[in-house]
Amino acid sequence: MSNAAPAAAAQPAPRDSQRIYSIAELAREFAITARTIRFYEDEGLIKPRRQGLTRLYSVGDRVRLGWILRGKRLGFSLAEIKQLLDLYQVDRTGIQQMRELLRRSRAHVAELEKKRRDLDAHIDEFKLVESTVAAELKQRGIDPDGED
Amino acid sequence: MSNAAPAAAAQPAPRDSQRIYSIAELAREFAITARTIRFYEDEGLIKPRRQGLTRLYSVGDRVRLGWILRGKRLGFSLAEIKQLLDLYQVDRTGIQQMRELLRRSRAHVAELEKKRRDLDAHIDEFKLVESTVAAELKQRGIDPDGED
DNA sequence: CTTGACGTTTACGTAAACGTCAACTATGTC
DNA sequence: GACATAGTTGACGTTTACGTAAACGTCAAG
Repeated sequence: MSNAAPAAAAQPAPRDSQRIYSIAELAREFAITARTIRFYEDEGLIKPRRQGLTRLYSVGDRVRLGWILRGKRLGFSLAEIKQLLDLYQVDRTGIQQMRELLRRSRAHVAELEKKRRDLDAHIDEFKLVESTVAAELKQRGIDPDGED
Repeated sequence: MSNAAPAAAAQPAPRDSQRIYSIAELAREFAITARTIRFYEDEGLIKPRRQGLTRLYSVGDRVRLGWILRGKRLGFSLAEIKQLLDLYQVDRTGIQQMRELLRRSRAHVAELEKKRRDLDAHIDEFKLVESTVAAELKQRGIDPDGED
């Protein structure tokens, strides 16, 4: 690792909000492939600027991508994630639109909180396994973390 | 439904732990199709008893199925769920086995807790949207939950 | 000026998780 | 005995979320 800091690491953050990312940069950062990012674009999840054909990603695009991936980790489909992203961009001037936004947001929070109950139950179960096994090992006078 | 209670329903829950479920019963209860349940069996996730060809599900099978579906809701693949289920059934007599179980269990809990942080962040964001929109509507003197 | 790294589009391939028949069996009912 | 009901096993179809390969453009370095 005796690398003379390459372009990415050389960046001492001049004006961070103006930064532009290449597709490869984002791919590396988020540990996904460029293909994946292009696919998300095909599906209408991100719309980077273009310089000719080349895609240029803004800080906002980067945040958006992170948001998408987090959604994925939580088990949402790309279609669902798209809907959620669209929620943010919906017209917030009209009263009906705002009420609708509020409704959907509440519904989504309810769904998420159900998911959290599932998750907590899951965690509790495995913690129980953990402590049970650890206790059993200790009772036998064995170091649970022994390397042997 | 004027059926003279068939075998299954004929048991008014004498000893609940002895109950047996048909595939259609479980499908209805969990709002999935029988095909899905059979598919899980093909994948080695459940192994119901058989009476001839017909599958008979025990209470344990039912619990197991619920566990599988919860895993799915949390975004795990069937392959991952299978591994987790196998964790429970692993031989817990050997010391190495117990240490391994402990390791895996801890790793999984760590993963789950990361997921929980993702989830909490997600929830917070949407709650923020919620309160922002609700406040905005109130400021305009509009009932956020108006039916109009 | 060739090489290499990076970018692009187009298009077909694939794994996961089922859905959807078709064709058959078993069992009880009219 | 005909029929309805519930189960079974293939086997092929479908959707999602990308992978992979072909074929090409662009630019800086050697």
